Amino acid sequence: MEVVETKRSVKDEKRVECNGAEDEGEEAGKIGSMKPVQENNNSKPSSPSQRDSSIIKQDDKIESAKAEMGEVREENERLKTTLARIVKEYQSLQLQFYSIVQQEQAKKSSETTTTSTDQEIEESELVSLSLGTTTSGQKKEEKIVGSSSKSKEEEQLKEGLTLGLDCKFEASTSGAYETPSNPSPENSFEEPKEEEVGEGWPPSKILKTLRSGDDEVSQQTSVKKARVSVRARCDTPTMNDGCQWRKYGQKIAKGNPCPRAYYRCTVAPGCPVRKQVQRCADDMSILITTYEGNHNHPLPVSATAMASTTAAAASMLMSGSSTSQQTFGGFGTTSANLHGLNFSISDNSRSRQFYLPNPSISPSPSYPTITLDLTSPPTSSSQPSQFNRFSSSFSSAPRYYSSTSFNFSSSDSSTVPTSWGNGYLSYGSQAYKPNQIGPLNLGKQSQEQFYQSYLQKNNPVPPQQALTDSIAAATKAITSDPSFRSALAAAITSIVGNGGVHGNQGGVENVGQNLKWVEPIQAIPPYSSSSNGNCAPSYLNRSSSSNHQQGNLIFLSSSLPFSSKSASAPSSVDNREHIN
DNA sequence: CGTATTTGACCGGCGC
DNA sequence: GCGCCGGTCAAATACG
Repeated sequence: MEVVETKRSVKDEKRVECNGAEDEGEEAGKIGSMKPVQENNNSKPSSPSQRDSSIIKQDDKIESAKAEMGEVREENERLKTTLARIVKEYQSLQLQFYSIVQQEQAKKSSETTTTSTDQEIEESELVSLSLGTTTSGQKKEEKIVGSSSKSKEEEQLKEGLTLGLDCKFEASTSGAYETPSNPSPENSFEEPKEEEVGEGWPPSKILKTLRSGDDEVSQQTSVKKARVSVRARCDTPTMNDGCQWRKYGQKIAKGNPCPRAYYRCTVAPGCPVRKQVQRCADDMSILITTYEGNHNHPLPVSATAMASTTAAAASMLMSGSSTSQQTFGGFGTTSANLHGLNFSISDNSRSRQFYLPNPSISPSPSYPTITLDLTSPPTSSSQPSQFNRFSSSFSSAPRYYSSTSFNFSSSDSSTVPTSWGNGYLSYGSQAYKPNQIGPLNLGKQSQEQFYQSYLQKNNPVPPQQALTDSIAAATKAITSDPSFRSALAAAITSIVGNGGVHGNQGGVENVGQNLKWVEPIQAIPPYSSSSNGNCAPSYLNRSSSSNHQQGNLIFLSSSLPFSSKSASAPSSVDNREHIN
């Protein structure tokens, strides 16, 4: 019943979009409608009496279409240019980061009494530690060196290097979902955070629990799994995120007339991942999907994007909130705008206060939660094309729920959207929040070696303030972390697709379907969601391969054969054939 | 008949 | 201690 309504509404929206509505996200419709125009022009015979007028009209249409295409191309070129600039900035910042890290490391090695073994471990984990990541297999080792890490943290604190450098995230949270070494799914997600809290910057709630100064036991009991809440406009009962879910419960939450559905991942028998799906009470078109846990199994390609995004967001959450504790006096909140994808990180004790407009979906206060707002800003753009919408979503001020959002830089949070949005990733800008991205890093040894060797040759950059470190850390994370790339790609793609979500359901699907990814195609069979009437944000299906893609953001510059056709519930994954 | 969904019961955490 | 509430379980039901 709901599905039927949903489909109808989708079609209605799509029809409106294709008719040239000014809403964002109609680019797909426009582009999709361009071809027919041209084709019609070529093949459609006209009666002699109407030929002239019709030809003129068609010429006009063609001209307008060409003009739009030109605009699109220009936009595309701009995107390319900006992307290139971003990459350059990444690299330069990476170098800075490694310079600083190396100096820090040298300082630590001279000041601490760690054993050579520990030093080796930390050396190998340097980047991971710095960026708040670690592999599951490394966690135990980190525990071993925990004492030294704490002492280092203290030093960093004194030095003001509050980077959340010791936040730890296992690789699986960054998209490497194969965690054979850690069969315990619960632990796979909880442990790193517990460690992180214990060794890193505890959230404010943890601080409360530390009254008597304490130990990891109390911390572990007080910290629960992070959650990632995804807000997206979706008329369907659930979002098709590529995973298989089985509904195991439904509740009417207080304060929201819409029932909250509980799903469990059924891709693997023991997968601990669960999600809650609930419609926003304020805006029924917004579907709030809250993910909890970490997949302990390989994910289908179609699911890696969302998983990576949520894992990245969770990583951001943990590092951001924890870092903020130290840096900004306990603001356990972080928000960032990833090109219009709003990341709102909330400390568990504050989550209800600012970032979730609907408290009924708000998770337990014990759960730190990050919200990925995939709903486009309501009045973000008046530009007609989806390309413009795409870019405008970068520059438009996103909707922030956090009024006291933590900002890693010295700038006020209010500046974040602008700085962050302008030119996509303004890493040099003060508003960049690298610490949120840092944890996404998986730590590529090869890259580390490269940078370390590079730094051995070039070590000119002195340690700077936390911001610099953070930027560098984030840069490293971004460039070295495939999952982040995937997540970023997913996020960006989501923006493209979100236009469709916002105003064009068919568009979102097709937008993503037609994006050409320059990444290897995984031979993972598609998973069809068990949920009916899934909203299928294309980015979820498209931004796959979190583990081994390089530069999959190339899609930005790829041809964008948006098509408004084929709106008939396309499979979320069967479009991988279009890749390349 | 097997699987997925529904839905009331149950449990634990939390606030009063 | 009690009640509220969120989350989960599991029997009943629906569906293919």
